[in-house]
Formats: sequence, structure tokens, C-alpha cells
Amino acid sequence: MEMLVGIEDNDEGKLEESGIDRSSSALSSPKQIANPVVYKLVRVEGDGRLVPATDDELIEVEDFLEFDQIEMGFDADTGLHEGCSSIERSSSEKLQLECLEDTAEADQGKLNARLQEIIPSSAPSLNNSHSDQSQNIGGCSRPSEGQMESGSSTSAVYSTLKPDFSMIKGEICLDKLSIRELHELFKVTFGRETTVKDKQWLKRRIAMSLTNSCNVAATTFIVKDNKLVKKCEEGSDGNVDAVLFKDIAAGEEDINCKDSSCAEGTGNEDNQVVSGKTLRSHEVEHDLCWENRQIEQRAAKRIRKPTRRYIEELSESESRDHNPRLLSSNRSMELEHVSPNPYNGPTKNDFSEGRTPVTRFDSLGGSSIYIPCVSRIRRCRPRKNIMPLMNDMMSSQKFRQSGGMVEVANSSNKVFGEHDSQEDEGRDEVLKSRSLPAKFQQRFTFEQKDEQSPTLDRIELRQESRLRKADLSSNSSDDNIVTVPTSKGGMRRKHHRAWTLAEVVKLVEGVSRCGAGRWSEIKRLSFASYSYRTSVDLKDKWRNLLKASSAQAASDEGMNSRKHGTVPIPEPILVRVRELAGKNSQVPASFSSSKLTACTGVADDDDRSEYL
DNA sequence: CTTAGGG
DNA sequence: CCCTAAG
Repeated sequence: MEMLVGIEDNDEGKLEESGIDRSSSALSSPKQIANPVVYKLVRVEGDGRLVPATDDELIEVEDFLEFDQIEMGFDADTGLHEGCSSIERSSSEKLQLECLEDTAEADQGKLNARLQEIIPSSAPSLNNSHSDQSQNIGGCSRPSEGQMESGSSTSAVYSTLKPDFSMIKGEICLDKLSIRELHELFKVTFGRETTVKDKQWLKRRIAMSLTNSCNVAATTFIVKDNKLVKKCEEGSDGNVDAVLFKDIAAGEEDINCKDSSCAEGTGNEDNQVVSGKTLRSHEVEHDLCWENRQIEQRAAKRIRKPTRRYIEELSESESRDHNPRLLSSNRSMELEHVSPNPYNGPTKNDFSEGRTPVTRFDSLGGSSIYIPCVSRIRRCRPRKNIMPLMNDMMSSQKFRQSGGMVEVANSSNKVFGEHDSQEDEGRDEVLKSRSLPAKFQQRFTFEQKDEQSPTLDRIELRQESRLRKADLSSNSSDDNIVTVPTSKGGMRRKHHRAWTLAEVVKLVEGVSRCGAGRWSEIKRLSFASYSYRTSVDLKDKWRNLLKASSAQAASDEGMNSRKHGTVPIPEPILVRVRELAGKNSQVPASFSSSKLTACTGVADDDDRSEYL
């Protein structure tokens, strides 16, 4: 014979107090179970029927309970627990009552319904319902496990009602107990009467007492060797049975640390549904509280449904904050999946591929290697990073579309390695840019329009191929990014990035389009893809180009191509630079104003003539 | 912040 | 490339 401890929602006697009408609400929704819980000791017959416990049995149980109680009891009542206890105590009864209503509302509907079905009246009903109950019971005892797996969160339907409250096969399912029963059990356990109507609270208390643990995740307990072992809760699920069990579990969860939160039950369910995270986080918190108080740590994870109170708190203070704390402090399995904000997850993912890692490393002070990348990123002027990123994406896409240039660039990159980094950055940026689809698209189109003419690209390719050798040497050396300590104390990355022909061409084009001096513009338009080239860099490069062009002009022959050491800039480009320089000097204003349209047209013509 | 110029 | 002054 097993004794089941169940909570019966049915007891309407308590309803009076709660003032909730179960019949109406209860059936419809579990949430509405506000009723008081009565504990009744029931004996489970071999056939699964529930029979009211005899005095003797009660006594036995009492002893049992008392025993545990002695050990743990004070926790529950004494209020030794810090936060929880105080809360419980001070507010417990009143709050609980209040809570009960709320809570009851939520869960109880189901419970009531089920109870009614299964157990019309607390004791008698049990008997009647035994068939179902028996199964349930079985479920409770063992099923609880299943429940846990399934996950109670979804529906914390208390409805579970089944006869579980009593011990079955060594298990005690508090969930099933009625308030009266719970009260009784409470009395037995703690040796005092309680006016608390909150089933959850009662269950929790009892459970705590029984388990000598603060962690009372589940209402169902397994009694082993006179010891109660909590059953896990968890499961929620789809099966009916599972649901029942789940409900139970849920109820218990609610019970956890916060008495005050008792009301949660009801609200919790909703909450759970809404956001598992929040709930869990709360649960965790509660758990922590308990743990702290009692220092008892049960490996068992608690799944706690957030109470309304919690929810409110969360909403106010931000569930996220709580979560992290919880996680850190209390690391429970559940938390992991729940707690992590979706936010983080996604973010990580996004970044993981791209730059983020690098950045992290940087922040960490990780390897210098990564740092460079970061620095590059940083360098990008535009906080508007998005723009650059977008541009990068655009450019890359564009390149791919166009074909030639890109391919060349890629190949060169591979060879040099330098480009690889570039590409990476580009990717990263792209990743980042995801967030701005609209802009991106706009940008993209824009870019396409603006992009260099195909001809140019081809030329660049050719040149690029030519240059590769030179670049190669230079690049390889260039790639290295060196960190230099700054006077300020900060480390400065000095990364020398050789200008590729493609970049030069772009620069020239940009200048032709926007005019010299509009570096930021050029940067945006033509160098979006090169995150590491800042407007300043463009300016500097242009300055160098001018010098080179003039020098070249003076010497007449392109020195560039010949000298390995020097940057091999194709003559056409230099020529063009020269022209642009002249133009700019002559009519900078016009360019600035006209920019794209006028400039482009003119510039293009010039450019083409040059290249062609 | 972007430019311009010097180092 | 970096740094800084200037708009």
C-alpha cells in the first residue's frame, strides 16, 4: 500500500476564502485554480484506488513527516531562510492568499476539471477516480520523470490532479492534494496549523520539509528508505498524462522559493508560455535563494514557473539582467537553454563567423593576430560601420557579379594572404550589415551604379596581375600588423597594408568622381569594401600618387613597374592621377558640387580615354 | 567628424 | 601610417 499525498483542488471549502469560483473558471482554464488546497492522506490500494488514510496511517506519515520536518522543518517555518523565509513569513499568509487566488486562477482550472473528473470530492473522489488515478499515480511516481523530460513549462496545468497527493509506491504527489490535505500534511509536517491557502506554498513547504531541501522543484516525491526524494519535474508536454504530471511539476516549481510568489502558479503558466526564459530565470533566482538559505544544493534542476510577481519584476527590471545573474550564480542545466537570451545566441552566431571573434580576442587582449583585425575594423571611420559594411557586401557582390576584378583580387589575396584578411573583414562587415537590409539594398544599388566601369575593372585586373609579383613581396611584408605601444599607454596597431592596384584604381576613380578632398565620400562610395582604408588613408595615398605621378612624369617612364621595392603603379593610373590632380586643382568646386553625375560623366570619359 | 598637413 | 590642428 502506498500513501499518496495529494492536493485536491476540489475542496471548495477553501474556495470560499479564495473567493474564486472554481467551477466556472477552473474547468475552463487551469489558471483559475485559486482554491485552497486541502491535504488528505490517502492510501492507495493495490488496485490503485485511493482510500482515506486511517489514523494509524496518518500517524505513520506524521512521524515520517515529522522526522524530516525536524531536520528541515525549521527552514520552512522558522523563516531562517533569508529572503525567502522572511518573505514567506511576513507576507506568506496574506500574500499567499492573494497569490492563491491568482495562482489558483491559472492552474487550477485544469486541476479542478481533472479533479472533478477524477476526484469529485477529495477523499471519496479519490476512490472513485482510482482507475485513472491509479494510472496517474503510477505516472506520478514514475511518470514524473517522464514529465520532467517533457518539460512542464508549457502548461503548468495544475489540473493534474490526480490522486497523487498521497504516497504511491513510495511517492508522494503533493500536487494532487487538496488544500485541506495540504494543510493537514502541513500540520503533520510542521506540527502547526497553517492558514495559508496557497497550495503551492503549502506544497512547497511540505516538500521542503520532506526533502529537507530548499529545492522543491516537484510536488511529487519519492520516498526511499524513509527519505523523500524529489522527483523531477519537467516535463511538459504533449501527452495528456504527461500534462498531468507536468502540471504537478509546475505547481511545485511555483512553489519554490517564493512563497510570496505563490500566486505565480497561474500567471506562471502564461509566463512560461510567453517566455520560457523569464520563467526559468526566475526559477533560478528562487532556487538560488533557497540554496543560499539552506545551502542545500540539489543537483536537480528546478524549473520554476515565474510568478506574476516575478514577471512584474522582470518586466520592470529586465528579465535579462536577472537571467545572467541566475546563470552565473546558479548554473542549472535548464538555465542554459532557457537563460541565454536569444539575443546573445544569435549575436554570437552572427559574429562567430566573421569578425566578432577577432574583436573579442582583442578585447581580451588576446593574440596580437586578431587584434590587427580589430584595429582595422575600428579604423573604419564610420561608426556608420554599417555603411561600410554594406558597401563591402555590395562591392563583393558586385565584384562577383562582374567577375573579373573580384576574381583577380581573390587570387591575389590568396597569394598574399593580406587579402584574405580583407575578405574576412568584408565578411564580418557583411554579417554586421545584415541588420540593415534596407540600407544595404540601397547601398547595393547605388554601388552598382557607381561602380567602376567594366572596362576599368578589366584593366585593373590586368594590372593587378602584373602587380601581383611586386605586391606579393610587399604584401607579404605588409600584412604583418605590428602593435606598437603608444605614449598614451594604448597599443596601437600599425598595420601596413600595401595598396593594391585595384585599390589605387578605385581611389583614382573615386577622386575622379568626387574630386580630391572628398575622401570620406570616396571612402564610402569606392572603398566601402575596404574597411581598413580610412579616408585619411585615401588622402595619404592620393598624396603619394600625386607625388608619384609627378615624379613619373618628370622621369617620364614609369618607375613603378620597374622597381620592385616601389609600388608598381601602372602608368595609365599615374597619368590619370595627374589629370585628376590638375582638374582638381583647377576646378575642385565644380566636382564637389556635381559629384556623382557631372563628375562621373566627365571622369569616366577621361578615365576611359586614359585606360583605353 | 572630416580635412589637411607634417612627421 | 600616425598624429594633430583646424573647420
